[in-house]
Amino acid sequence: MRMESKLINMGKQQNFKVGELMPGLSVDNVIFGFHDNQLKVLLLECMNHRDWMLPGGFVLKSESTDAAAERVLYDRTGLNNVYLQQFHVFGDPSRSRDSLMSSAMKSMELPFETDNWFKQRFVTIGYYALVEFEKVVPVPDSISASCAWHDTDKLPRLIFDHKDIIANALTSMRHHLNYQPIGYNLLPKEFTMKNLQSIYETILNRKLDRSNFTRKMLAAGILDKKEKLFAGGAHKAPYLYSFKKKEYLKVLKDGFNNEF
Amino acid sequence: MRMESKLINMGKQQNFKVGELMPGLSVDNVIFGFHDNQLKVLLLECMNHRDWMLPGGFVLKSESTDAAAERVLYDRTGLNNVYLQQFHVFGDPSRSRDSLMSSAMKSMELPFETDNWFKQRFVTIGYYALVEFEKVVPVPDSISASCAWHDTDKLPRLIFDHKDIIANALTSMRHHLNYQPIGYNLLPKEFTMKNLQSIYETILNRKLDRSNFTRKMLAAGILDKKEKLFAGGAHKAPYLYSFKKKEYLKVLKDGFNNEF
DNA sequence: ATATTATTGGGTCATTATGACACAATATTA
DNA sequence: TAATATTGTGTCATAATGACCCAATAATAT
Repeated sequence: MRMESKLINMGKQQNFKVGELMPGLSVDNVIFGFHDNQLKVLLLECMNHRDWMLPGGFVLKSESTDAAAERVLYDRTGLNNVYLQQFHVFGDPSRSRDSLMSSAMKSMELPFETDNWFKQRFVTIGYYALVEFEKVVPVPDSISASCAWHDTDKLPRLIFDHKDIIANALTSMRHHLNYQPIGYNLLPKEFTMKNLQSIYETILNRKLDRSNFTRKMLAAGILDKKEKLFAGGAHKAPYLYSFKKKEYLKVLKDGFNNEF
Repeated sequence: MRMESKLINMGKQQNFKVGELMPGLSVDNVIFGFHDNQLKVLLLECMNHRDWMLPGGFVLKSESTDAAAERVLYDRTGLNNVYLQQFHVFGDPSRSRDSLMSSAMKSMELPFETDNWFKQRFVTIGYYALVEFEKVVPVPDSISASCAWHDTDKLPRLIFDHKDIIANALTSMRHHLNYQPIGYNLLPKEFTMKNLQSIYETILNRKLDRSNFTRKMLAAGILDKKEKLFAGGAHKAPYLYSFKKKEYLKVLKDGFNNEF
């Protein structure tokens, strides 16, 4: 069988001939969602039911790397048109060194015939996505046991350098916070100020003063205060807010906290 | 001749067998220097003496992408251990679409036998480097007519999407300014406050108030004021400054203008 | 020799932003 | 009905910022 016509089984929508793929190049998505005032990341469970991995895939010779990341995102979440941002390339050959590789292959319990393809050295492009938690229906691929959300601060054991990739995604988001607002892509239409503050606190990894946070967010002029209050929670009912899309996009473009 | 043993002639230190390279993956360096209070970028002149291109190269199967970028930088500048930062992946297949590709091939006047290698679709990783202008001895590679500095605001015609790559590098630097100081890697040991301000103005693309800029830089506590004055210029002689390395690195690590 | 001129070092000052609190209002639970 | 946690809003001292101003100075022009 010629190498180029060999099939790589990567799930329902992902049976590719090797000849159609960019060799040694992959994308890995760090998909963030927000639930219970906690930042979550979507992971795939390996067939050994112990290790987990990031949703990833290969780049078709005919598609852009962005499109490859969008395809992977769609296959795992059913979502299209979400915030998806390339953040770092992981290009160290040691990331797929033999020891890691064979243990990862074991975790994944991949069929023998995919060996040669998977065992090559991969450079992977990290993307992070911000999605609305409620809208996601997690779908495992054919080499995974399950697909589920995990708290970013209570991650399970991960294959390869996927733990580093997630940490790097968080750092990149932290930097992006310096010049753009966030939340539009993570929160439902209506949300409380506490919801928004929790996102910032998770990404910045520190507590913020509630009063000062509210003042600053309102000063940015991107929030619409609803008269409807959030019912059901314990204690005083907070206001609900929504983003003013036009103003949000303007601030995204012109910068949030531009200094100097 | 087997494909894997074919030689790609890319300059004195760059004769690689195709089989030793990551297929379809390259690095391109945007090398910034500072001279005459202007930000400059190092470019290679194509053999047609009209188009220019970024110094770039291929990634060896055995080396990290970072190492590939360092190798390219060393070959063109003779410099090692400089600030080199990956900033974006350019992964759209249309960037190497036929029309662009063949015109670029013409510009470069590449020998026929390299066609098949060069004509494949490339994903390129953009790196930007900050180097000390005076220390650089620009060295063209074997497929270039010359290697020279150009003002970032007066760029010549460039092949492929290299103009976009430079613009993107500047934007990325602008964002990095938000959380780290700059200048240590661009300026000689001793420099004037005006030198430093010019760098910031170029990267931020706007004028800054001289007095306020001085106040802010001094407040950061990373500058050492020399008693020696800069002689030779017209008008009043300014003080010379140098960076306090330890403090500079601390600010680089902890953040310059961290907000919230 | 002296005036001119561009540039530099060092300020002022009003305004805004920030960080650290305070306190009353309120919705659930005890 | 009281206790409690949470929220909306306000205060206030301090820090940072933006927009100026002015005297000192070194080369150049006269």
